[in-house]
Amino acid sequence: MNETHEAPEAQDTDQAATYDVGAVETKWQRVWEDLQPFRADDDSPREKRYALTMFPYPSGDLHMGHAEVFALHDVVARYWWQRGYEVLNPMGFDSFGLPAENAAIRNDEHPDTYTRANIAKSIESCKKYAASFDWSRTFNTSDPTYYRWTQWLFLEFFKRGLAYRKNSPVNWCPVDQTVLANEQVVGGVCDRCGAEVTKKELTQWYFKITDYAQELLDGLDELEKTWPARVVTAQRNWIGRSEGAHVDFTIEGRDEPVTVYTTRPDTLFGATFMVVAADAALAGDLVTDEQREALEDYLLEVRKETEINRLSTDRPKTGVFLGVHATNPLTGTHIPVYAADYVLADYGTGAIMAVPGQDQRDWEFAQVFDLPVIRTVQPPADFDGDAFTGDGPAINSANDEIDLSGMGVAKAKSTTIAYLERQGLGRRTVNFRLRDWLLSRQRYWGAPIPIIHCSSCGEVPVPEDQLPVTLPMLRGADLKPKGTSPLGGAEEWVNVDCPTCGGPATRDTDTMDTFVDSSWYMFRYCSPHDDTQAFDSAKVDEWMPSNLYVGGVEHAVLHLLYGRFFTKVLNDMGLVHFREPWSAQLNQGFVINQGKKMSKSLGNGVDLGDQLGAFGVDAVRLTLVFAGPPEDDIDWANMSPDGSLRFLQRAWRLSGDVTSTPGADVSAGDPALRRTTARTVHDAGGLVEAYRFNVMVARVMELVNATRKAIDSGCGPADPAVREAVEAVAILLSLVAPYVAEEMWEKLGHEPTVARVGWPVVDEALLVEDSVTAVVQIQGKVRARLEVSPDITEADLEAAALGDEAVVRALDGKPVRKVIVKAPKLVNIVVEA
RNA sequence: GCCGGGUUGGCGGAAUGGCAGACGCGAUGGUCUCAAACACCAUUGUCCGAGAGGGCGUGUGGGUUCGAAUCCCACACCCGGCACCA
Repeated sequence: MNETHEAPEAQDTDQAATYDVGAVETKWQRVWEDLQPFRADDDSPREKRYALTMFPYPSGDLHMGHAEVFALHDVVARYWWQRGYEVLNPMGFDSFGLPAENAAIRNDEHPDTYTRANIAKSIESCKKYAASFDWSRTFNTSDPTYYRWTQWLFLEFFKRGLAYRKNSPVNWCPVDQTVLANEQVVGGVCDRCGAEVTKKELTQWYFKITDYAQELLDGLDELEKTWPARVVTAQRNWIGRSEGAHVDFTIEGRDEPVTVYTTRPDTLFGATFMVVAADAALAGDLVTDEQREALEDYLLEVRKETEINRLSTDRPKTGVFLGVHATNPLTGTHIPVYAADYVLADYGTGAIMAVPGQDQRDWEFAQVFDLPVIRTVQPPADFDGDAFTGDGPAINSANDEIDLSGMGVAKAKSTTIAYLERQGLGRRTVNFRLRDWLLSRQRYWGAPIPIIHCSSCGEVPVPEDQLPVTLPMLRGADLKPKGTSPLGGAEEWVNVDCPTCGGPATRDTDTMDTFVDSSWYMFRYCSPHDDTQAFDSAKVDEWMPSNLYVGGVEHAVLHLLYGRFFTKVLNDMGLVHFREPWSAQLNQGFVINQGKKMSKSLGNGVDLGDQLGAFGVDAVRLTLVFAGPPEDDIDWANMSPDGSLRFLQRAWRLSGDVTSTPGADVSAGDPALRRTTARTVHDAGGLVEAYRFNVMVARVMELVNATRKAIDSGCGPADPAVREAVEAVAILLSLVAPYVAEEMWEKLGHEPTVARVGWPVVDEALLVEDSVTAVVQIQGKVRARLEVSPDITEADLEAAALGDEAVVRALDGKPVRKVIVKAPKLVNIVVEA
């Protein structure tokens, strides 16, 4: 039974014949290796398309998640090839990162050993999985030929003032022993290892992504049309634009005013105290000598709090009086200045005007410290809360020069800002939640930061002709995290001559966040082997922006924001000629099992290799594509890969039944089957373009069913319409199930590869039905169906409907009030109720 | 709290103003077989009915419309993002 492909005559009559999945996979993998059907040609005259999928971290072999994303992505890439585009569909590896480093410590080896082994395994699995990647363009970010250019880009950013060092409290992961970017702290814990993140004062490198905050936000308006809503929303929330004002407060005994940021300048009359972030330098500047000790005690308390506790909003308010007073610029009142941890040092100016009447947090603080509350917005009569944050008429808001009384919040805001600007006391301001991107990491397996620190010259860039700064050879225990970078231990590597003055100097010992590596990899694929530049701008112009980016939604505010930022900088540098790298995006869901995320601790993991062994590559791919809309999660427990395999066997069996010869004239073939084929091919294209792959598969299943019926009880296997239908099935299936499609194509008497034969040509005339079913409704309920000509007139259709026996019976003599006719599909008869 | 997405048979899902449940899974009955597997055929939202046929039905309640799963309003629940961000 398993050798059917070697005895075709025997099975042609056997309805239960099956093909040997394993043998077919081995056979075609070899053929494709020879043919290389998916090499992207830079010089092709065809229109170009760039299908990109997020490159994986090589943590081991491929798993179910990769299987899903590659299957979905491949439908589009293969579809584009069939439609005649030149398709760039590259794959590489994001190979710097912690797991390799941890494995190296465990196994007393170099991280590269682990990395290379996993990459080799993954490539082999991708090939078996029949993903249509162009392997001639592959690269790894941990290769010096790649990270040389990562370093070059860092230096370009540095030269433009977009990479800088500052001392600041940073997120510290006590387990991974490294700092983390804001984006990598989720709910107060490290998004990699789950440890509670603490704060640490360190001098670190940052990218000035905040310079691009407004543009990163504005760009989303256009991307919204082609990107998933959840990603656009997540980025908008993350950038967090707010509009308000800076207001200057004079401080007793100090020349410099303190500027606060507020979104509610209309409430300035109600500002009864001021709060400065306890950990901001400003707090230390303002505090009086009498209060200095109290502030320092308070700071110690604050630093003990974990990030998780600090984020909790129901925590009682704490703070300490700084011993100084500020002057409310509108009321002239002297208001006390406090330090508290509910004000953040790195948002706004690190200082706020507190308006307890209109802000719940300020209200709570005022209760604890017994501070006065002045309402400046009249709450509704039935209001029984604390602070009133809603809209309403201004009260208690007038002095000799300005009177807001009765104004709504919006009017009161603009009036106050105008006044402050006239008086030089403040100005309209836009503020962002987005912080600069902290890129230093105190770990080994990353791209070294190409800076040399010289006591007389400062931060000196490594000269371009000395790039790459390669990693010193460290292994095993040398890599153990000890709170400072392992690179610091390689003394010969660290100590160098200053490139500027020649004096003794040291290399920067931190490495870059691996998200730097992945922020520009999409450009590198356009000229992956160019050793003279990061990428060839002319080739990038040919291929980019990428037409589709498929990947996980977990990167909504990390990689996807960083990559957009890099593109904008590269555009400002004149290296690329667009400002968004990814025109369209598709996020696949997760593959889960029994309602839960797969995990080792739950023991509910599904091994991809086991599934491929049991059902074959095609059936697993088909199952993942057919499961539902691509962005939905797939619960593998609800799936039936054996059902998918049954369908593929059924489809394959058709190819053995066809008896007409290749190239037979189809024009005289069975018209009904020809119409079904034409309609299916026509609709399938639109469905793929709308990412509705599951429905596309359903339509192919219907075509297979119709063809089976035609062979067994219709026009018979010799009708050329049957050949036309089965050839269409093979081509459509080549997007999802490449092995069986190839096998069918061969059985139909053609040369490989079906993957590049082109989309089936549809005779437009066949898309016009010769009769349609018109539905007759009475009061919106279906009472009869009529077979009518598609070009029937409305009058004829109405007459036919009203004359129909079933309709007459259902009307039961009731008077007809109105008849709605939508020829040729529908008639709705409205009768007296 | 603010922002976004969702809720359709036993299950995954189709239908985006016009036949609710395409396609598939599962289930039940049958054909083939010594038997099973495979394959094939039939049935499969629910209620009433022998049947023909009919009633009800897309989270809940209202509305718009000749006609609503689809559009509008309110509510409930689920998922995701942001959150002591002033």
